[in-house]
Amino acid sequence: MAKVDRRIIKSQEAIKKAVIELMAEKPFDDITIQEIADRANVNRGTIYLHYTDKYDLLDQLIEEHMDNLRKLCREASDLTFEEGNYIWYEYFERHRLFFSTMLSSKGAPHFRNRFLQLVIEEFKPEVDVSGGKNQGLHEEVVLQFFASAVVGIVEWWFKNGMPLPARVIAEQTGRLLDRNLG
Amino acid sequence: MAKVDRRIIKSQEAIKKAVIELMAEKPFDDITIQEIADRANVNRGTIYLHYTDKYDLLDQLIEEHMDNLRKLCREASDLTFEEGNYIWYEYFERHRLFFSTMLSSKGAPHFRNRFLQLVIEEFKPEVDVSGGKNQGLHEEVVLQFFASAVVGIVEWWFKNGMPLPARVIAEQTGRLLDRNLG
DNA sequence: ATTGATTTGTTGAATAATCAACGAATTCCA
DNA sequence: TGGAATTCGTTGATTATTCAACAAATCAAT
Repeated sequence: MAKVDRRIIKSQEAIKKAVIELMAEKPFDDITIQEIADRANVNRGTIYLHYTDKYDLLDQLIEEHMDNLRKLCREASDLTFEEGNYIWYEYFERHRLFFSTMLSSKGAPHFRNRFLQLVIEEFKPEVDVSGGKNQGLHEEVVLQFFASAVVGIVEWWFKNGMPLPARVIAEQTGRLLDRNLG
Repeated sequence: MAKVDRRIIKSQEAIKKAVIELMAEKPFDDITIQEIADRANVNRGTIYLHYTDKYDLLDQLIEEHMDNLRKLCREASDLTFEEGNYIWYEYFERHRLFFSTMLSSKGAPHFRNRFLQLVIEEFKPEVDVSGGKNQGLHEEVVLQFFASAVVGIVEWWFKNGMPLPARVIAEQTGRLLDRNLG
């Protein structure tokens, strides 16, 4: 892809960082564009050069993380669930402020659904109901079942202040998934 | 003073932060402009828009801190040495990376002298050899004596990892100065 | 409901930063 | 010492950001 001007990267990074920080402090609807601009140390107009409004900003922020998680899946497609899980959890840890904010009670309500949808998509190629231990089950049931489980664990992990190391949580959910889908 | 464009502030702040960080890692002479630009996340050319070379950058950085310390003195001109000292030490603490780097053995060799000169200037209005306990002493002797003492304490404080809280060190040097110059 | 204050989204002109490229100076090291 | 590689300092063209100002929309409180 064409190299992006350094100023664009810097502005967008600052704006995204600002909105995440602010969402950790107050409900999204209470945040003004001016506040985001102040926190990001950019002119208010600059935000409109990149996003149509704050909802677009949040959407793009979410989609970017979904994209990154998807890419990690692609790179880890030949790993076990346990190993692949660990790569995801490393990513979660690196962006803990984003994910814990998004999954917190006052976070972005639709984020959880968007996240669930992604997990379902990524699990789909791994699920086989034509044979093996899941023979005879509806694919959608299996997908919804285990994707919900994974999202629920991530939610629990963040809401409880990440009580287990990424390594451990990845290993345990990995074992559960390998046992059921592997 | 006229309001400065936000882009200028941001670039200069990033560049100054970068050079301080790098000076904490390696000798000043080993630092290249490209390294500073990379660390500051600005184009190399941007540095030349603000500084003629890295020595000019270092000079401006030093002079800015000297200016700030001078301003703090003006604002605290009616305080005791002890109170005024505390204000300086708060400033030192806030910019600990700069001062500890500058005063470290491999720091900027001329910074110590520049700093000493500032302290002498700021002490000059406080010294009275026409009467009181310092009657008969040469003004320059008194100035050099106590300014050196103050600089020496600051140097000691940083080289030993700031072993005392700012409040304490300010109180103790304040008592010593009040006793001799007050 | 009406007013007053704040926030929004947009505009155009001015300015700063970026980028790629250059020759010159400096450093490296064989 | 010679030659290669790096760094320097500058250039001109392009692009992004800033700034001040604006009307419209939204909000808050009476």
